Amino acid sequence: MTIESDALAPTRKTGAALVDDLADRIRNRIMTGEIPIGAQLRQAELASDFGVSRTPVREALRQLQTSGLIEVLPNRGAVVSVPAPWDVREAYEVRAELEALAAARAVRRITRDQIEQLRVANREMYDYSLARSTGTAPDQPDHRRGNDLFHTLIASISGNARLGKAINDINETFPRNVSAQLIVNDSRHRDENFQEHERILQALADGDAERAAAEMRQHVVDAGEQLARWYELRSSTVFRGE
Amino acid sequence: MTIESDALAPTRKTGAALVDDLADRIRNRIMTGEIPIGAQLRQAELASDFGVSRTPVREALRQLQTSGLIEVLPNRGAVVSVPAPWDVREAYEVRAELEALAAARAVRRITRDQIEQLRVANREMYDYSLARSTGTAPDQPDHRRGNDLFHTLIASISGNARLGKAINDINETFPRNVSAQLIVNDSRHRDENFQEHERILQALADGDAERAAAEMRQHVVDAGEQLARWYELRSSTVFRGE
DNA sequence: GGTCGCGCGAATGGATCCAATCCTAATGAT
DNA sequence: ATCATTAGGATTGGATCCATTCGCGCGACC
Repeated sequence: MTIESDALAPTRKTGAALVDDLADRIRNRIMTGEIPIGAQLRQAELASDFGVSRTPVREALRQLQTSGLIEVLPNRGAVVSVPAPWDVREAYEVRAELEALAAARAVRRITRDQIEQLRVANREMYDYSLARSTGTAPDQPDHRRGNDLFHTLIASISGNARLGKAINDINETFPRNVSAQLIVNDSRHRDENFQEHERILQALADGDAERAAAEMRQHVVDAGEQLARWYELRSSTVFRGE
Repeated sequence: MTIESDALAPTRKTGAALVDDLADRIRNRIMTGEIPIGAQLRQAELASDFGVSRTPVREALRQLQTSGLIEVLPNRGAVVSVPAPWDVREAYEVRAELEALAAARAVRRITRDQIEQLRVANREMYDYSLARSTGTAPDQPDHRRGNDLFHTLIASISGNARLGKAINDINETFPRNVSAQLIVNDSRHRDENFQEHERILQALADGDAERAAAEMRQHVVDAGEQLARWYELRSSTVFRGE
């Protein structure tokens, strides 16, 4: 009778696996905007949400703290970090260099199929963003990752795991829903994003490492500038609103 | 009577400050080789060493785990990671790109005084390594950091805090005493290291960002190759020894 | 009426507790 | 003698406990 239920409830995760899982889930909540920037994170609430005690939750929060996604104030709990515009610019300058390296390395390893795959993904993302902006498509969380996928794929094709990790470490600092909304809401950003991706793909297809790196670097710097501007705007309106 | 002792024993660190401090101390033990590669880390032992309970120690260990310096095996404790040669090469390729960026950026911000300071530091480090190798100087832990100081200073002069953090994240993955010993023990590495530093400084002094970046990139890749070779050699001798 | 102070509730954070797991070594069977 | 088995000790890891601290509101005093 209840024997099969063991398969559905496999041995509970413990140790590092559990803590990493908790950190992932909390990070996702922040990345999707479910927990907004500046919001408080209560240990007891998270613990009961995930059905564990506060101990592993605290360890997960520490991980998010060292990555910079949240800030832990002494005896006053954790809040989701509010990125400063200058920090966004600095971070994206570093990310630009890393992704440029990834693109340059990917030139020697990428296959025709992968390029085609990226082209399709890029166009699908564009169409979806367009549909979203005109309100003809619902918000599908899976598709919000389209933009990330493009960059993640190139990083993984580069064949350097450390490189992917370094890029990821930087990305995990900034909630993703903000960048995604920029593409949906602003037609110029959307078009630029699409075309910059196309240019990167063309350079990859041409086997031109130099150009692929340059295009990627420019693309990431541009995206960072847009993001920094958004945070600038946000801070000024928030202060006015109070 | 015992009132003054309060000043000597100020309010005990708590929270993030305590955990970060513990992580620093454990990391130092590994970096200096006091805890060698592959050794086990016992929570109870560390806790009693530092006069705290196992709870904050575990949080510190998790931080070191996410940085990759240690590996935590389920229910079997933590061991200091043994870097794989290919991982060293990958990591140093990324580090090379980041430090190249730092050098390029530093060109526009570095002062004559800072260049002179780096020149002196570089020469002092060379003299010290030479004296160490001939046995005429004792092992002074403070001076072992000379090499790091060179790179850390340039990263900080670059003015991009994120960049410094990214470089640091990679460096914290590999015990430092190994790299230091390479310079002390092998005269060719020592000379190359000194001269590559000189070339970087010359490019900085000339205000040539392009060349500074190229020299730095080459220097870091070279150092990574030496380190990777050392780990290759080590793994083969260790297996033979068993 | 405003401000300072006291106290209570809530939340954090280190210490402790206990179940589960792993390692080791001693015992027993082949 | 070798190998499988199994108790016992040691260690990890989540849950719980309790001291400390923060925040907020009520009340007293100026």
